[in-house]
Amino acid sequence: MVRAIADRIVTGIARPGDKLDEVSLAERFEVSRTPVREALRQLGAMGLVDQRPNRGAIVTVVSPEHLASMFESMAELEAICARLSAERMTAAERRALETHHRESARMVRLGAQDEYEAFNTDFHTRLYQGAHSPHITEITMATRSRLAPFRRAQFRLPDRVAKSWSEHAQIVAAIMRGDGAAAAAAAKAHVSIVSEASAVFVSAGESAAARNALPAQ
Amino acid sequence: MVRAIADRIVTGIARPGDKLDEVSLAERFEVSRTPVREALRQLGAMGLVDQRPNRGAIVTVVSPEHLASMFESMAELEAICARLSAERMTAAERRALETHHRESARMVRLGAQDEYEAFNTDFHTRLYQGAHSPHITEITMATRSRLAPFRRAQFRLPDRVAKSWSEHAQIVAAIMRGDGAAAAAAAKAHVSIVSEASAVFVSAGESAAARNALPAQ
DNA sequence: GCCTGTGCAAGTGTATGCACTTTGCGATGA
DNA sequence: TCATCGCAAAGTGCATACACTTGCACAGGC
Repeated sequence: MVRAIADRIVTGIARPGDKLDEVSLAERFEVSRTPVREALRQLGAMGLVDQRPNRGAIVTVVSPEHLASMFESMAELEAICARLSAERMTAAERRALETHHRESARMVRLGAQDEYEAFNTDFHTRLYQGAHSPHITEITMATRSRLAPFRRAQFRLPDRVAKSWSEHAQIVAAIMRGDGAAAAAAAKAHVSIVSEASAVFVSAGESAAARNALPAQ
Repeated sequence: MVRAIADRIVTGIARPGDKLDEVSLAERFEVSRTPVREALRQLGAMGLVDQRPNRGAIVTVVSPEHLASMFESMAELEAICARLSAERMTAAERRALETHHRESARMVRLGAQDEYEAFNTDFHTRLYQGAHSPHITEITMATRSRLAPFRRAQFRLPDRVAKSWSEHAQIVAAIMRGDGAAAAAAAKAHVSIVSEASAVFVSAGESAAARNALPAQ
């Protein structure tokens, strides 16, 4: 239930600013309002939706400043994960990371954006888990979820896939030689670039939200 | 409602492992089960309580490994906040931080643990907000909340208050001269010490939880 | 013509009832 | 004596009903 609504937000079906009507959602998922309400409360605690007392919930609309702050957090968190991964990953994890990264090169050559996106998500998840610190993994993945709606279109930018892959390569290289500082720097730079690539689409997303605010929907 | 239950957890009235019975809580706060359920869902999303399907909620009982991970995250997050504070705090914020820190010296001389604890919380909050990055502030404060139950008794250790103050002094000094790296290092060391100071009480807390598991409560 | 007050509608907040899952205890069998 | 099955009680999951808040529209007065 939570997953279902969260997916609609994270995948962009429900856009920032959209009203999340309890009865509509209840009808759509063919349950009563109660589970919907509880799901919305959870999503509210996660920060994905914004609850206004007696006025319902909307998909969290973040200001450009807050979005920048989330990307900044993401860069810092990824840097920590990369550093800890370089220091703590087991030999098996390092091998798996490198193999996985090599395999994704095929996606780059083919220009397969969607497939590469899945590889990309998996790559970063390995980084988070390689830190061997459950709570850091947790807050990093939570932040990623909140950023997901704003990051989707980044691979549409020309050459973004190829550049992303080469940035990954730097991170992998640093981890393989156990250089935590280099891994952290590479990861931070990587996310910062994603931030800039995504910022291009923010204004587009905002005007869409503005459209939704019009009477005609 | 959420605040009320969270307070019982954060202040240690409800201890890790305690069952959070919906009907009991509903009677205690003189409301029906529905708002209690929703509050528990939110607390579950925050990580303060652990929800088991069809088996109710308990105050999250963290393994020593997970606790260590949370303290580690805290150290990293505080380091980030300290670094950003050193780089970004306004002149007014710096002045206020220094003044506040000086005033707390009185608490140290008097050995007033409880008052110092309030000052301490305020001090760290200033650090988080000085980073001028709403999301970093948010996740840092969330992590602090989750650690609160395990950190309460740290100031009972001999000289901990005085040492804490001098550690704060180092952080303040680094921030005043805009030295981000030094501020980060000092903050990280400070939290690491808190981690060790608190670890002493973890076993005590665990045996208390074990007692609660006994039929006699 | 504009502003203000009242009424209505939409939708949230809470209470309560019922069904279902789980767990503990007891009984029966090997 | 121990294990397994069954039953009962406790408690959660969901549905529904009702009260209350809020926003908007329309009408009346200034």
